[in-house]
Amino acid sequence: MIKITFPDNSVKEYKEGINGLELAKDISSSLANEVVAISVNNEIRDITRPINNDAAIKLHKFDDPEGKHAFWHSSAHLMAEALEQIYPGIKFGIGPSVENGFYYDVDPGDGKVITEDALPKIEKKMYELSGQNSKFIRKEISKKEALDYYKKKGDEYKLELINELEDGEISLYTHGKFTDLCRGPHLPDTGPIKAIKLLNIAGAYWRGDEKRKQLTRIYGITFPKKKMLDDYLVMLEQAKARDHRKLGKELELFTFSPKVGQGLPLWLPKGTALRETLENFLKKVQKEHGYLPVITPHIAQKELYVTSGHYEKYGVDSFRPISTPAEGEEFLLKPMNCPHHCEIYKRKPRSYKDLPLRIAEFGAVYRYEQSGELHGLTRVRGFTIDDSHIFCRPDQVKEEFLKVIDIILYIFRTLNFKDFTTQVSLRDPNDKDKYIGTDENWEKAEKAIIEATEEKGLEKTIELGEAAFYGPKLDFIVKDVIGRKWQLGTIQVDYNLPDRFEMEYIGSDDQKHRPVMIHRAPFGSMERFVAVLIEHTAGKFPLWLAPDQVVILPISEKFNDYAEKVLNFLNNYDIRTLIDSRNEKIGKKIRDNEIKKIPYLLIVGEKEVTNNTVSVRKRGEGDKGTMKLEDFVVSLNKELEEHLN
RNA sequence: GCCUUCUUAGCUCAGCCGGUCAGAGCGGUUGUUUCGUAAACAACAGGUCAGGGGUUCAAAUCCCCUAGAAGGCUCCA
Repeated sequence: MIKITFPDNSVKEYKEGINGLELAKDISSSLANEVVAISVNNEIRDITRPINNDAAIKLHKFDDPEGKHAFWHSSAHLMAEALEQIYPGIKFGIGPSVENGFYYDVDPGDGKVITEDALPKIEKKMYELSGQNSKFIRKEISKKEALDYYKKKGDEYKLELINELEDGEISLYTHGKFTDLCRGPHLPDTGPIKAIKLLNIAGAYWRGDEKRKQLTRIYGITFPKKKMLDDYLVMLEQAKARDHRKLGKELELFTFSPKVGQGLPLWLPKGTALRETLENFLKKVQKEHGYLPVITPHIAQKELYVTSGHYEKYGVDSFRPISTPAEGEEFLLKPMNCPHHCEIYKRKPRSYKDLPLRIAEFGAVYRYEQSGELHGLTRVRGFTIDDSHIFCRPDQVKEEFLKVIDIILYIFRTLNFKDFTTQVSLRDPNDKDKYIGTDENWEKAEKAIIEATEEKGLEKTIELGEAAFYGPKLDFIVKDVIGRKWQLGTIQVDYNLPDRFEMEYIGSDDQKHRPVMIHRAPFGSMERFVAVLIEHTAGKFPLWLAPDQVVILPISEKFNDYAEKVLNFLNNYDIRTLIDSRNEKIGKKIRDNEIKKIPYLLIVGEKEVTNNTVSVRKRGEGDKGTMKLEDFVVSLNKELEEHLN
């Protein structure tokens, strides 16, 4: 007999060799129907694998991440089986489960391609095969056996994978006619895979290396119930409706023109209004925190970036230099603002009493991003960083860092951004050549960041190798509607540029010292932030940000004069207001302006003219009744002030 | 940059296998209507079917190139 410990710490004795499925049956038959995987002493396994020793276990259903992993991983094998039947001789790379479903990287063979048209056929085959309820059978084999198997099959990808594995930890899983190198775990059989959707097909480099062969990656998702798939697909549709690229066009916020160039956004009047409101908000916050605004040009001598190290490290990712006609001097479109700001620091000797010096600029920068990487406003070639550089004494680093965290958290709170994660990006200790600066400086900077985040109690992940080339950073990261992660706010500690620019200050000891720089951008870039804000709000911007805050709707053209009066009144209070004076019925005007997501609609007709009132309609809430114009302004102003709490 | 797909009127899209296929709705303009909380009615205007080249008696439709877009991969200051 062995002792099994359950998650609630209860212990029960079972016969040696019992498996997860039998344990589930012992608890309830409904659980047995739903259980898909088991953790045995924190190792996730097949529910059909016997347990031979005392163990702590946890049963997983489709609802939890481990269950989904087993379910989708099994689905990847099912897809592979279907592919092998449709495309004999196809070779397989890796086929893992991912956050939403699974994929398999395959090589259909020379000259053969799998296109999107094939997906329904593969899907159909998968349904057919899942219906056969083929059992997943695990077999542990030696490395030699594994190599022999795949040599015979002629799959060089699997051979490469096996060569990196240790003998004794290799297992194969077979179901139906398909066998795959796999650690598991898997479902007992393919039966539970009831709803299948292959989502898209894309190229993916083998092992993520762009120098190696590009395989075909097929993404799919499966569920135990048809209803769950339907719900998921509906959710995907709804997500698409908040896509900032779609809303940006519909709400006339921004556009792109092939004639201007890829990744170079054109801000339309309404988008500009939104962006300027955000900029003014941050300017006010920064003023309160002792930042000094500066303005610097869009280009600089190439030499400046050689000094800063940008050119050496990232010259290939920049636009090529532009040169003067007569002298042939080379200038670079600025990829970052920091070198300019360093020169501002250096224009005169600084005293320790002058520090910290915080200079800020909404600085436009230009970077040559690969064409395939451009994405709406979130990844562009020309954008504006809400940049600032804080020059401080080493003893001030932590305090300044903490103050910046406070600003970012204040901004996120004000804009109702709750769903973000933070990431501490450190240097990859095994690839130091990627970075500039001394080990000592890096260690100091990394220590300062980690301490600051701990002091603020930020939940964080630590990523090695993600640091900027000049220093480690703390990033605030959000996801867009299609699940892509974007870095918004960022704070970076930098001991290196001060060295490169030979910056100094005179300390209280009358000696020269080197300042430390903190780079920071709460929004990250105006473009990306606005994109995320559009998706976050689905275009229903809070009143203070809405490009058009109020639209007046006269019942008929007879009341246009009164509407004009109301407009002038609201304009006196700096409320962004328009009149919809089209010759349309009131229902039509309401509909059109609701679609434009205008926060407040004011309906004016006979009654309102007589009583000097407006009939108020709030976005998404409908008719709020009639009120005096003055009272409406008071309530608007109250709402406008509330965002700053 | 790489793989796959896509590009038809300002917007959203129809147009199967090459032969009245240049269409619809919204939007726009004009006219009628002057209207009470999510779509009044009518007429009209708008496209070299992304651009270029080719195949063919005939190309929006097939092929090639270029540009742009989408989903991935790689990259990311």
